[in-house]
Amino acid sequence: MLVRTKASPRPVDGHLAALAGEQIFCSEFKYRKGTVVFGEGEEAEYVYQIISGAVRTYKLLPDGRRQINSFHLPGDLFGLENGATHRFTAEAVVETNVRITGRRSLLDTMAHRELGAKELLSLVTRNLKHAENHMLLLGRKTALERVAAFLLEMDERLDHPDVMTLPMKRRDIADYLGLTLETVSRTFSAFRDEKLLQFCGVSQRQLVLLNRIRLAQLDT
Amino acid sequence: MLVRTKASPRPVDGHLAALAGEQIFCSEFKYRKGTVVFGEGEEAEYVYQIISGAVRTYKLLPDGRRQINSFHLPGDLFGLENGATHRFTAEAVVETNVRITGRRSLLDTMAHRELGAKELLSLVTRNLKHAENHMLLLGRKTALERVAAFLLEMDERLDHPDVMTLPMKRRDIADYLGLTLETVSRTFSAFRDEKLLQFCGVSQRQLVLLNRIRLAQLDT
DNA sequence: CGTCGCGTTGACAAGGTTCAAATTTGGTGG
DNA sequence: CCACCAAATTTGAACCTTGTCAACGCGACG
Repeated sequence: MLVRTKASPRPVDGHLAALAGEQIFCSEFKYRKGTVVFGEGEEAEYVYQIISGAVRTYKLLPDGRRQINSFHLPGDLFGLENGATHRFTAEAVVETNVRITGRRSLLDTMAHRELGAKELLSLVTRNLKHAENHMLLLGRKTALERVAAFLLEMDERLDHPDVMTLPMKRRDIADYLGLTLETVSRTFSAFRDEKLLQFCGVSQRQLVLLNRIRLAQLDT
Repeated sequence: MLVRTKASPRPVDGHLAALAGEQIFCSEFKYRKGTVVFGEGEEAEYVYQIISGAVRTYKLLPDGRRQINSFHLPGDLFGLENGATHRFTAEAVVETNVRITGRRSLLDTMAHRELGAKELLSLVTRNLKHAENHMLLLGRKTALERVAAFLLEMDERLDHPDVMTLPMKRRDIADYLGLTLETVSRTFSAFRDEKLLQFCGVSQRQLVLLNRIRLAQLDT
């Protein structure tokens, strides 16, 4: 499960520059829907924080199979690497605004502040925690459980909105959950038929969770 | 894919105490086969480095389904948490000797040395990298590809021995790869029939890789 | 010698994928 | 604003990989 980021009191959730005591230069940038922020293997020069929109980070197999590691929503940081290159690709799911700062300037600034080092570590650890939970999902959960978990994760990260607007399409969800888009669609339909959720408006990307408790039970 | 640790020149691979400049007190401890090093949810007081043996770290679902995040072999560090508690359970796969140091003493010492912070970060990042690769395996690879990847991972981490001795049983491998033990066993047999490997001695835990190249192709 | 843990193998079931087609949605240009 | 087309989503049916259940083999050990 991912950690909520909106309106969180923890320091690491704040403005990127705040991490290093407002000493870093941050520029802003806009990515159009579907464009690549950085590619796997590219040099890791910058660190990113999402202002608005959504980003998917993923790995590809040679034959095109794709595994999405995570979706990044407003407030989330991503792209920080320890080595020189990115280990995965990042793409904008929808039009996305990000704050950018040089990796070097961030790390250098960190090195002079004990507090910063701790926060930086906690940042990476958060990604690790998500990865561990996701391995459990991918390795051991059924399609039903995966989709229920996904809905609850998004619900939490979007702060339990009345109407949840998913930025990503079925294919993205499938590649995140280790399923096919057909299975995801069918499971959504099954949940709708069981009155666990309902679609809102004309788009299938807007939905209302009608029974979070039951969904949580389904997740196991 | 995990990073080899034996005889590596990188500073982070060395003795645990070296990380903080030999200033920490390290004690040693032995765990018998199958015993718990620490449990999920327990307070994270210590950091561990394996001297000999092997440790599995895993998460459980309420109904008993298990996902092994990783196997730790000699030289590997594990158990470092950012929060106060462990996010998973660690158990000795075989009789295992570990070096132990207090988490606090490690982190405190780190805080005074810029170098240490960087190495610590790289340590966590290494786990993250493994997790990312494992998500790709769990989410998108076939049973054949998973087992091939497992064999190659173990081969590399054990430094390409002529005869590979697996410390873990089939059930552990299955829970690591998101398969059942029967599927693992069948795939091993299939590889043996195709002369990609052969079993050694009476135990099925000792084997020889006969065609690493072909295995790498199977992994995709 | 019997039991127990571990591994292998077979037969069958099932969850999920694949392939195909229908339906809906969103964007674009007239 | 509406028509039209491409993309996204849903739905159906057949198929297949993997899981499930069960039997068996083998060595270790009391």
